[in-house]
Amino acid sequence: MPKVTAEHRLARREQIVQAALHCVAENGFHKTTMADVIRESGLSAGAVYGYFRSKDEIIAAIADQALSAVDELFEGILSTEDPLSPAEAMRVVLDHVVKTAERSGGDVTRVGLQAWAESVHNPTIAAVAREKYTILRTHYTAVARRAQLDGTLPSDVDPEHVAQVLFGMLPGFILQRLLLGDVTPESYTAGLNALLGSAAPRRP
Amino acid sequence: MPKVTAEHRLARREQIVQAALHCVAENGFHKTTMADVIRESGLSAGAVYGYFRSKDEIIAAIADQALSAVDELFEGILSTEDPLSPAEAMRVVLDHVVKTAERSGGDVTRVGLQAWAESVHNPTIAAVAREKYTILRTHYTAVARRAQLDGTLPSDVDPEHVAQVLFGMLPGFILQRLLLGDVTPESYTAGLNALLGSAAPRRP
Amino acid sequence: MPKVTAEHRLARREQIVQAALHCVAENGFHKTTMADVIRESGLSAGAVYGYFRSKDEIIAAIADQALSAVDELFEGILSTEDPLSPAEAMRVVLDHVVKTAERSGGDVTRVGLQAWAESVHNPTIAAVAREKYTILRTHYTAVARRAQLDGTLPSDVDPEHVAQVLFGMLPGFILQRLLLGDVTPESYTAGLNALLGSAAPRRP
Amino acid sequence: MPKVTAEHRLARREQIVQAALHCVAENGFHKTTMADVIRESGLSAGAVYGYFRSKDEIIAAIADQALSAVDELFEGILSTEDPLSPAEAMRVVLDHVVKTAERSGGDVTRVGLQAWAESVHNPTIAAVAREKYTILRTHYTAVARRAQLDGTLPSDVDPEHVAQVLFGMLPGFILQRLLLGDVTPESYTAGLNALLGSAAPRRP
DNA sequence: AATGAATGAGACTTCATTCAT
DNA sequence: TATGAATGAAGTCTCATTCAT
Repeated sequence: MPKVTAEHRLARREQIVQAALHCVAENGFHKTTMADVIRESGLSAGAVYGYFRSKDEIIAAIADQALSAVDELFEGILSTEDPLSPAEAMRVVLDHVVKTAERSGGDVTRVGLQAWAESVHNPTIAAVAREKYTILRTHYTAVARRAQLDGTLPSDVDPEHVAQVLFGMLPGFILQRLLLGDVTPESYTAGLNALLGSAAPRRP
Repeated sequence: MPKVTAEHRLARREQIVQAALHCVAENGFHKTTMADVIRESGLSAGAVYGYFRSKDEIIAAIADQALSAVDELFEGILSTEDPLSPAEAMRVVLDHVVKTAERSGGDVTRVGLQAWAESVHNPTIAAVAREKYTILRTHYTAVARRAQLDGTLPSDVDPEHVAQVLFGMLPGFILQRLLLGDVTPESYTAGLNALLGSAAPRRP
Repeated sequence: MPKVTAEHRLARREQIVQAALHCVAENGFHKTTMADVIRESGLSAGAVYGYFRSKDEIIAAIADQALSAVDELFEGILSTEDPLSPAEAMRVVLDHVVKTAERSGGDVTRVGLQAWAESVHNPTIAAVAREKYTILRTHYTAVARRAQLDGTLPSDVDPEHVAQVLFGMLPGFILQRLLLGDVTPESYTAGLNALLGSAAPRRP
Repeated sequence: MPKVTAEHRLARREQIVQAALHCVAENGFHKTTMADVIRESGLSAGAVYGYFRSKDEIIAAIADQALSAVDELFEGILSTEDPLSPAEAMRVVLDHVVKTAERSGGDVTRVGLQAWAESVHNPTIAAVAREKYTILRTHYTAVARRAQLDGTLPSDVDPEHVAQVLFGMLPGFILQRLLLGDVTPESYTAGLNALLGSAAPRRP
């Protein structure tokens, strides 16, 4: 019975998180009421509170999920033998972002956006965001380091700074996609490639 | 009392907007109560509602202000004779962002972040955001076009796509600054310059 | 100056009462705000409060006016040499009610209706209503007495009781006119006449 | 818990309506606050709003109840074999009105009076009032028709017009009872009988 | 464990009235 | 006297959370 119960508990939690994710993607953290989540999850109020102590705990759970969504991918990318160039990495990530966003059950990038806003005054979410994004940016640092080894990136620059810029392109992509709706992985990669190839020839 | 009133009304509205901005920068749109804004503004409830019809109207006003903050600058930049390069534009803008953010009375970038999140489910703010950011991005399109004329950017790329990427670096900067706190205009510009100078020599 | 001022004061009070009457006929006592009255009167808040101490005082003034509207007429009717029969009195009064109600500036019967409702829990208006309606009903007592002298009404009945019924037809007429809109002085008088002529011949 | 719930819900609604009726009979619709109803009902704010969506909905419910109070009776009267004469009908109805008004829990005639006033500017209540009073007046039309068949009422008169007058006596009775306090079913019936028997013998 | 009715603090907003100019 | 901006008490309603069944 313990194992069944443990699985059961996880399944229920997941059910609630999915319901909440759906609601929050639609209406944000604050316009989403517990009544919404309860209705959407198909459970009762008491049941939901049996799995999460509070609304904040549910919010933290979905924020975690939304903020982790991109990171999963990098485990795969980095584990490949062939190191990716900045442009390749960007392309792969953006494709993944779009694919993930379009999954049924609610656009996680919308939820991520809520999490960014929330992290400004919610220490719990801020901590999660810092943790996830530090890890994520570290992947870009690795990308930068490899490019320096390749010689495609000057070696006298701090790879952390390059990572800041590369990682920093993601929020811009996500925001423009949600707000203006006219960016695509293709358009963005094209723009990036133009910039990467924009400089005068490297000094020998 | 006509003359007094016109100025007075504007001053009062500004007073309320400043109070609200301060509160929202601190606590976000939803944790900011009208009671907070009323207290912070030093006015009475009735007075505040004499200038704004609802909390939503106040939120729209500060969202507008926060979303416009960067754009003001560009009027100045673009009016100069000397067109700026992408890197120069980025440097100037980031300096401005930081300076604006550090102004007393509340970090507008925090408010901007709230506005991004809100625009997902608030049509009024979404409209403002779209308007402001379309204009802002257009400035970057101009920067890209000039770089193409200079020959520092390939001429066979859509300058809109370049603008997507350049403009798209701002949210990333703002988000990292608020969340991780370790990006500066210097570090970001260094990373960007490294990327700009990273490609193989242009094909002749 | 005193006389001019006195006239002026009265004119202003009348201006305010008319404005209030108009608003109340439209929206009732409670949905009518002082702001409505102030706007409709064309005066300023301060000015209005210079002529009436409170909203209740204005309400009392228009209630008085509305409750007196029918009574004015009776002075005329009763002062005639020729006493009216119940049916004649009813016809004259109903015509007057309709004519008064249709005067521009707000249907006084609507205001009267508000006054009835208000008098249930507003002692001031209750007192006014009692006073006005006692006088009004007394006129019907006179009508009944004359009919008894005529022999058109049994002499062994208390004329007060007849007056209750005759006077009591007015609220019913007013209410049906406002609510159902299908009663007219003609239809009502026809129905009344049928009832008056309905009985078997008087026992000798 | 289905069965319990269905009954329970109705009982709770009734509990709230009774509380509201009591308050409104005392203070009218507008001086009655939700806090009053909540206190009087013995429930919490949330509970009350679980059964009614708004104060207006509660008002509509008690207006409905008050406006229906007289009508219930007629079902009984009309279903009797023996058709009632106008005078008999009036006597029965007035007795019922007084008995209903004196029931503990708030005088419904006071609430009816509020409903009349409210219907002038509240379409929902106006619709209910029109519906209920149209039905109620139709009963009087039936009374008039029977009297015409009896020969106690001229057959050349529109029974609708007679119904207008007969039905129209009720508001007058109710209003005088509340306002002046000196009418009784006895006095009113006496006055009515005097009028009914007042005419000269019918022309042959 | 599950249910969902009940709780009640607190949010937003209105509006009669005042008072400095 | 006149103005109308300002006041702030009070009203309606929501919603995260609990607990008897």
